Amino acid sequence: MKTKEDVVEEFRKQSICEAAMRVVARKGMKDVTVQDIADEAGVAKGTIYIYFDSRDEILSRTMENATASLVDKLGAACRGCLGFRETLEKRVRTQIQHFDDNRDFFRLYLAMAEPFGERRLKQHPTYQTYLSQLQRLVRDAIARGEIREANVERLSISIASVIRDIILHRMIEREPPPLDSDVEFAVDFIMRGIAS
Amino acid sequence: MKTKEDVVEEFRKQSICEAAMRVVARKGMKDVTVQDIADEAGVAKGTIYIYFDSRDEILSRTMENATASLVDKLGAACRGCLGFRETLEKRVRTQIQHFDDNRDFFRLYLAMAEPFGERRLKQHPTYQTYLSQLQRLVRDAIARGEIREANVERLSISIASVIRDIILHRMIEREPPPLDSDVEFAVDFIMRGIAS
Amino acid sequence: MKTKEDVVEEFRKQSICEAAMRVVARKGMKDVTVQDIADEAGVAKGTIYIYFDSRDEILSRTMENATASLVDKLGAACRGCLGFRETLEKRVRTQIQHFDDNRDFFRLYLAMAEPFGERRLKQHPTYQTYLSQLQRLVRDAIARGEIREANVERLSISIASVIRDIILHRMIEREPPPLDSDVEFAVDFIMRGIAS
Amino acid sequence: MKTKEDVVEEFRKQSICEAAMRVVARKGMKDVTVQDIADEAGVAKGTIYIYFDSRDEILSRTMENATASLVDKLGAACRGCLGFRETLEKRVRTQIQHFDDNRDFFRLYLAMAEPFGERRLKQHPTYQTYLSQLQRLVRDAIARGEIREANVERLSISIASVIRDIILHRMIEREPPPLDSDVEFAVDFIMRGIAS
DNA sequence: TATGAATGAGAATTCATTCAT
DNA sequence: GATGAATGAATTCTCATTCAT
Repeated sequence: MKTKEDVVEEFRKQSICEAAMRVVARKGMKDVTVQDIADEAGVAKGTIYIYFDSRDEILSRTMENATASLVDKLGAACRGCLGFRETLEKRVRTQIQHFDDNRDFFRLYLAMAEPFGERRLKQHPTYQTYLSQLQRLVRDAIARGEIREANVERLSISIASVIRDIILHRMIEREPPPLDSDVEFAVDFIMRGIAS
Repeated sequence: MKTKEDVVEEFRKQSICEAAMRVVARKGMKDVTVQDIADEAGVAKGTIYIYFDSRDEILSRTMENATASLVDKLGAACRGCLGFRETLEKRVRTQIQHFDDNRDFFRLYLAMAEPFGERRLKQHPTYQTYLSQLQRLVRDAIARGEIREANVERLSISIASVIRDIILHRMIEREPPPLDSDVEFAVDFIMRGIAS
Repeated sequence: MKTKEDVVEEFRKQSICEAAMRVVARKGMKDVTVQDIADEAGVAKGTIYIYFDSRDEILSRTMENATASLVDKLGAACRGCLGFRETLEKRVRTQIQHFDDNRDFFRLYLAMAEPFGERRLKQHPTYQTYLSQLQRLVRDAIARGEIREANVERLSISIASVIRDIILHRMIEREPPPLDSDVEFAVDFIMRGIAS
Repeated sequence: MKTKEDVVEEFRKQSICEAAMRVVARKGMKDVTVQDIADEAGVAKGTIYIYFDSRDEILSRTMENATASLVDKLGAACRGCLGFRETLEKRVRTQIQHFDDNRDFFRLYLAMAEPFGERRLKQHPTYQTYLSQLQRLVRDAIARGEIREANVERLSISIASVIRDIILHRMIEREPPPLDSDVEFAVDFIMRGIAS
């Protein structure tokens, strides 16, 4: 059972992670100092070390929190969707929207993706959760005959990569195309490929 | 005309970049120090600064060299290819092979992609070259009716992202599938999407 | 109102400046490293940077402190003096005494004077204060007819230079003449020149 | 007897010193690198070390040359002067003129004057020569009754300091007063002091 | 002799982490 | 628990000096 102390501790950790996210978004992961995070969180630097063992642990935990929230949102969004295409469209839209709304987090998300960094997204537990979710959808869709038979992992990776890079380019573009347009493009690309 | 000095200088720069690549591969871009590079290259730290103005310039130049060599290889590989599909297949195969052979470079390639890092692949001149090459192919293929009409940039981004992430996963996997299998998968995914 | 923190901070800065002064006295301004100052102050190098932004700021601040204290002392010494000659004598005596007592500071004072160095005494705010003080005295004395009419700035410069160089030679001499003797000489030289 | 080699060596040293003077004038003494001097002299860095043992030796030798030339000029200028006042005026004029014409050298001269630097003007042989010259003049003038009895060294120091600081201020001023005006001021100050 | 590439000790500065209050 | 001053290892970059050619 959770004691009051546990709750307080959890709350503190959460605050610090939220602060970390805002700072990472502003300065990029490698330029964030522990002092930056402490300032943003409104606590002393020493306090940080009561709740986390190291700078790395803060960032890692921050990622987890952030990704988990996206994963939840995606799960919720697709409850009630019928076919794979509908589900996919919902997910793509939700994910693009999420990042359009949280550019901060996207910088973190990408920083995480630094694939051979100490903390690699690809091997990061919450990225795994994201990928598992997708793999389950793919597997089911194959079973239902909506998707052709192929390596489930490769399919999921590919789907994820297309969505991610389209979002990335939206971020870079000064005036990205309307949401609908990119959602449609992504779903089309994923479903039908490029062949005419 | 190149004097002997120019040749020597070029050779030195090349050696240092090669050393840099190996070290980046080992430690990740952000953790590489100038001393690491010097040690790997077997020269003194000061020597590095004879040939490069700053740590950043070394890394930047290293990227350029590495990417340029891949772009050349891809260009050469597709000379004589007839349709888009054949070209794509050739490119995918060449690219996967290249990274299977140069795991070091792949880490660098990915480090470059750190999208909001100081040196962003997306904005890096040689990445642009890579993308332009792809865009030209796509545009021509659309003109020939081999690819359906769609935003050329989005198409290219998506194609590139699929290839990249498949390679990335090959790198992570202890025993990646045979080359042919991934080439076939990628080409299929890109051409036909996932629909059955 | 000053909080306790402000007081502590001020005290630390003062300690570091005092350490800096001793080290400059020993090694000369250009050869002083931040490490030297830290060692002399008995703190870690990093600590220095809590209180000062850069090596230059330490040295600059050290100068200011030191010169300001001399300027104050000179101002105080001459309160109540009647004619210019009396004032001059008081100032010369006070200044020579001050440097006889603070040989450390004299080296700093001279290092400051390095005229084309990054921090030039001639342009340094506290040197300007010193010179202004002198100029005011000269101007008043001219108005009272105690000093002949002449360019006030040139007069002040010349007076200052004579005092300074006599002190400088006292510093170099193993056994300088008694204080009174040099005071008398300087005042005489300034008032009557060398003519018989 | 001087062999041809000696002459060549002397010539090389001279060239390097002249280059050094120009560079010191431009960048200030502490910012001059051996490479700067080599570039200015049009020789390789290594060549410098054939003729000088260290950076310090170059600078020291440069000072000596430069000061010696001033001392010679002053000696020559006063040949044939009759009284002390005439001699003094000639010297002051010559010295101001010399520095007006050689601002480069003045920066060097001042850099030398850094009194407790490794190479102190005050103890530097050629500065001693300059001072001795002045002391001889003063002593003779006292003997002839043109100057009042006083410590010869102190008198010389004071005279030198006044001349030096007036020149220094000319250097700093954007539009210094006409030569004659400063010559007259300096001679008057030295001869009669400031009293009315 | 002349060269200039190579060296490496050392400089200023930053920042994760510790610990006395 | 909370604080933030203190620490010092680590980093980038400079430059006097050496030495093989």
